[in-house]
Amino acid sequence: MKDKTIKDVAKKAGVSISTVSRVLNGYGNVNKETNELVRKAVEEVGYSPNAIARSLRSRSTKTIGLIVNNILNPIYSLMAQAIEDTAREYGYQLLLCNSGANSEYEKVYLDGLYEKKVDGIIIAPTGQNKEKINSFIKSGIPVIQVDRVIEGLVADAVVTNNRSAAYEMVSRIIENGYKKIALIVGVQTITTGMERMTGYFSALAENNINANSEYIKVGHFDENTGFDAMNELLSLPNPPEAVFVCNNLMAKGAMMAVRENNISIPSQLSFCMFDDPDWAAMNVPSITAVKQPTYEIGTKAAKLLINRVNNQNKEQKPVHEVIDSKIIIRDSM
Amino acid sequence: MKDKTIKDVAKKAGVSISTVSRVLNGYGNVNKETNELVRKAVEEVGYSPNAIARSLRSRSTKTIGLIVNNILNPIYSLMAQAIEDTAREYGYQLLLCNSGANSEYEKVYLDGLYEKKVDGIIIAPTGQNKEKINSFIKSGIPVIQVDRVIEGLVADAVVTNNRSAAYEMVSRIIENGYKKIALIVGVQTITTGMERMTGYFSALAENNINANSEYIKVGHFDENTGFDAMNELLSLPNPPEAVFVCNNLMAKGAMMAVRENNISIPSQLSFCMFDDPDWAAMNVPSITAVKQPTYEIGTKAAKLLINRVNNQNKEQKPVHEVIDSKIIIRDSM
DNA sequence: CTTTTTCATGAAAACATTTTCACCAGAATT
DNA sequence: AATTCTGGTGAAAATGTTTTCATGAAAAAG
Repeated sequence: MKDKTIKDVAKKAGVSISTVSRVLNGYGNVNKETNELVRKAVEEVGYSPNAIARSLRSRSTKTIGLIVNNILNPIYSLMAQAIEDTAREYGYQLLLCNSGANSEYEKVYLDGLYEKKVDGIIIAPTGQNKEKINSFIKSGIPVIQVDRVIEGLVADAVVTNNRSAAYEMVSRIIENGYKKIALIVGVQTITTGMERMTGYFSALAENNINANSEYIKVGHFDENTGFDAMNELLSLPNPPEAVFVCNNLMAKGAMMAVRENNISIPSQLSFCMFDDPDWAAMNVPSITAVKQPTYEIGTKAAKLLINRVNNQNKEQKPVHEVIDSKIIIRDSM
Repeated sequence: MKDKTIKDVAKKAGVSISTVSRVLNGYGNVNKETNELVRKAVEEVGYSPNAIARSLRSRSTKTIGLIVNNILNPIYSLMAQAIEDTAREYGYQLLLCNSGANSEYEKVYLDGLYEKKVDGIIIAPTGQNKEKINSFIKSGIPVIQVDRVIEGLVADAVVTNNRSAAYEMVSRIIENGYKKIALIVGVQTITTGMERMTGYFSALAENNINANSEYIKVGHFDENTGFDAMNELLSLPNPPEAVFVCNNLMAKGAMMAVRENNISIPSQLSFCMFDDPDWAAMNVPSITAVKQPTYEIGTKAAKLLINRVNNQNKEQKPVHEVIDSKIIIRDSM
């Protein structure tokens, strides 16, 4: 069952392989009748091109690598869908990598993608491998960072307005009359964690509210952190009246803790969150949330990448695109 | 910035490229000192192998294709994660394709994967491309079907016990004293839809309950169908007392409809579902659900595939693995 | 009528590997 | 002492394309 090659087609059509290649790629000049002949031969012989061979010679794989933390996080699965949709539109395929926010895995994946000669990479970077990523870019493989921005990484970025969205959200909480506002947020080494926290502080400062360090919980952007942090907050002698949880995984854990403590929302605690997963709208009460333009971020990132791939405009300075989140007011505030 | 090749390494080490290749692949016999020399040269020259060239010659890409309906459906994202995890473990990478349950897209993806010379394919098949898939298998590309089984597709399969799980679930509903039990289910052309419905009927029959065709809603496995179906059920002159919704997307839509109609669960309506997404446990009341062993299905499928790839045991008849779902009793029943 | 373009094609190089084959030296076996 | 084997190596073939270069014929331009 050996695959038919361009050679078999050439023999069948009685022409050279160069001519077949020309027909297949719409290259150069080729006689109308010869064209017909070749196309018929392709059909008869049941030819399917070998993308590997093509890639080797043409130095283009029509493949892009995507490295995300966790495909289970709806933020990333939606982003993956967006990227896949646009990739397909432009004839690219997607190599999916789940780094688990682990920089060692990330490194392995990066090397793998490099060896596979992907045309470009979209990554939610951990920040630990920036020299490697920079060297990729220098060597001609464009890279787009999504979700967050790493200092010193000379790659395009597509992110949301973390700081101002958080600022806006916390301002709304304050408008509603709350002063004792807690924050549950992720690591401060990545921009999402840092900027969302900065937004929180700005809003407090703007309204002359002193930040209470007991109300600020910093950990990982995951369910456990959210659960533990909320439990700690609720067991404070002077617990907060409102809480802003800075991503959907943390919020899920936090909500569990709220439930276990039989705290009623919003009467006993006002609850807001970053991200807008399915359950936020379905929860009783429905939860006020900062909805990221995740699909748009993915689309934008993919288009940016493909542009870089095609134009080889390596000279151009990296651009940082910011797409605004939207605050969805619901019943939890 | 041209990539370094095996040739550069050979020159640096003062040996032939065959020797370098041997060292890199742990092939054949090579002198201890030469080995050292080559390794040092690899390091010094900053060599990174070109997987494309390697694949062309060795006829193995260490890549597997995954075609799912919708990466947003937590069933598929979890499965993707499982597959990716095991793939990585065995040194394979994952080419992700979102068919959108559209057989035309599926076809395009299949052709794409074939051209890219993936070592194998895992697919939640639409059923419209079975000749093509069969021809892949015949030509030596192993294929594993997940989630569902297509009649006449000679590929291994990994699925859950749809029929008996549904049977069990509906039996429980009946045990709780309900007789007027509705079913919201997807298309009957794929096994998930068919088997879950069959389970429902068996349970009714077993308990001498006549099936009421008004209570049976068949549509697509999506949110809209769930929403519409539930609205129709609730507006019946003689509405059901219980409903079994056959996947998570439909259930989400159905739950929306329940909410809009101000129906109280479980006092006015007993609500059970297939699949166990985040929101099922968080819902108030929490929802009784059939939890599929999704991660295990993915792992199993990946291992099965990799086995096929390595052993080239094309002779072996396809196996159908069934992994049992678990019913999680919660408050909605 | 010559010279230059343009069209149409084929031969062969190039892409970066793996793998087969051949070779030789030295060790082991007869 | 002749032979077989074995460890170590390099040359070259092979993988299936794209692309460059060369060539000849026909058409256009002078």
